[in-house]
Amino acid sequence: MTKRGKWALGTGPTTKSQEHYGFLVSFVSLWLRFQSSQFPVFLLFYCFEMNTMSVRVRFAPSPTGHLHIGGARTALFNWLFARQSGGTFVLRIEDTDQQRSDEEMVQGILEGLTWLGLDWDEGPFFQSERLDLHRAVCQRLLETGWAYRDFSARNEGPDSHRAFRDLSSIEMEECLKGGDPFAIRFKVPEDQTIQFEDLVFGPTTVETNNLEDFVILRSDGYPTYHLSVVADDLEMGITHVIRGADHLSNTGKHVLLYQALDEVVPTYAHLPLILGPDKKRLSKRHGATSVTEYRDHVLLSEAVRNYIALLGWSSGDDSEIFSSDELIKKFNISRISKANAVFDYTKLEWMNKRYISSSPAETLEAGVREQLQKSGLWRSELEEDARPWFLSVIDLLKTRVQALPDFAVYGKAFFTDDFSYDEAAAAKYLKAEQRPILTEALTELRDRYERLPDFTLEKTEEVLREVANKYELKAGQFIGAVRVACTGRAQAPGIFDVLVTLGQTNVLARLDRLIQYVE
RNA sequence: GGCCCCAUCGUCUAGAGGCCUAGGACGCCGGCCUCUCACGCCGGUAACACGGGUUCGAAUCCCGUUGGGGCUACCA
Repeated sequence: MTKRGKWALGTGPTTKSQEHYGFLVSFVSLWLRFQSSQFPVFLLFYCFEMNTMSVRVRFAPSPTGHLHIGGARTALFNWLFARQSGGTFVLRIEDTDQQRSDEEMVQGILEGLTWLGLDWDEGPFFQSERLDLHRAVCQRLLETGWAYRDFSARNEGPDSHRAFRDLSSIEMEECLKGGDPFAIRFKVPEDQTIQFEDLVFGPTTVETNNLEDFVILRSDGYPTYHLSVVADDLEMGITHVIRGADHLSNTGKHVLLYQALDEVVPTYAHLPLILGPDKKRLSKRHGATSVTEYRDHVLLSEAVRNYIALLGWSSGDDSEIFSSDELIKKFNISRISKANAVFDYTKLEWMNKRYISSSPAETLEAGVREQLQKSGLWRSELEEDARPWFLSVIDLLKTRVQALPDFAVYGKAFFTDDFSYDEAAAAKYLKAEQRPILTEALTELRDRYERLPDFTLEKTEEVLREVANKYELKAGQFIGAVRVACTGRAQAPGIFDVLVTLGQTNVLARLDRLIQYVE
């Protein structure tokens, strides 16, 4: 039994068996705790409430594409809801569309979720392995008269199935003998108003007259989404269905199915859709939108998770940066927006940058290593003897880096001597008319640095400023030249940090190299 | 086409009839800090889609228009 249960949370019904079992367990455990002394009566109600609430949610992606931002957000919200209520998060792969499903995609989805830190408690279950259940549910519907066989060919016109809606059993037998393939349709009742409460969109009604008799089992024997989703959610005891708002219009059908099966309808919460900058539904043509891409390229999973949490949800107190635990604490379905949200990569980048600059070097280490390996800059000693040094370099670079690959670009000179001088930087700090005096100054600096017994922040700065003064060079200008010598670039961390981090020997060598270059 | 949903700065959003001269964040622009670049800090830019009601009073409630989105598949 979970201890995180939140009795105040909600309104969702559960199946009767769960309710009673859970109630019993926590009642008994509390009873033992209090040793039957004075068992407070209100706790009895507490137990009952708590278990009525035993939340079970699921994320049910179809493996017809990568885990994209929208799916990830849906998964996140489900996960958050489960974690904060001490409920269960189930993962179910909806792969009943044989043609469009792909095993590689399944792997991608699993990896994406794992990367984001969204661990599931049960599953992954595959819908394709649950066909017996779906067919059994369909059979129940057929037997109770809620469904019928449609023998019409697909191309016979939009209403051809209606001819089979009220076939007598004798007529039906005839058709069956004919051996024609048939689909099974749900018999939508006429003139009814379906009602359900959506945690985001509020009370919702659907007129059955606006609904077709939808197919629940295709002629190839495979269930459609409507059937399988209801059958599975039912069988898995799902209490809260949290999914994209693209399903809102179809929810009437699902409610109808639950009612026809004489089962309790779960609580729904439909999430506003995530759109591209053109306000169209987010898709591949909007660029990088797959979670795997983010992982492989550049972004920190914490940043991605934090950013997508803000798509359609806000804390209400102006805060935007949350750790995983804070999110779990603060997340609240009632604060989910109804309006669709445009995905803004710029803000994601900002958040990523923020996360990078505020993460401890140890957290960044693996990602940076990967980037260095990609760029051929990795040396194994960086995870052995030189590891403390490696971490200090990360700390130096992390506030000025936009994304992970930048460590290998801005930071190149920390990991190899083989770098060239940036043209613009050279043009700015190694002007031709200054070169003679620069050569002298650099040479003196080099010699004095060589004689420095302790190569520290303070000493290197003191010496550099003295030399700059002596040759009547502006400190900034001189520093610029030294920076080019040491990093090849005009932008780098503070020069004395760079010097000390590089170490005396390296600095001397690099000064020599520049002196030769300007001569 | 039919049905449904949504509508606050360019973007994400706060706002549940007077607290709104509409708040925060990203972006953008300026400034400070400073050896560069970042970080940080300070300041600025910019919105209640439109039109009618209801009300003493509306971003908030109602209606219409417009715009956007979704569904309408033997896709999910």
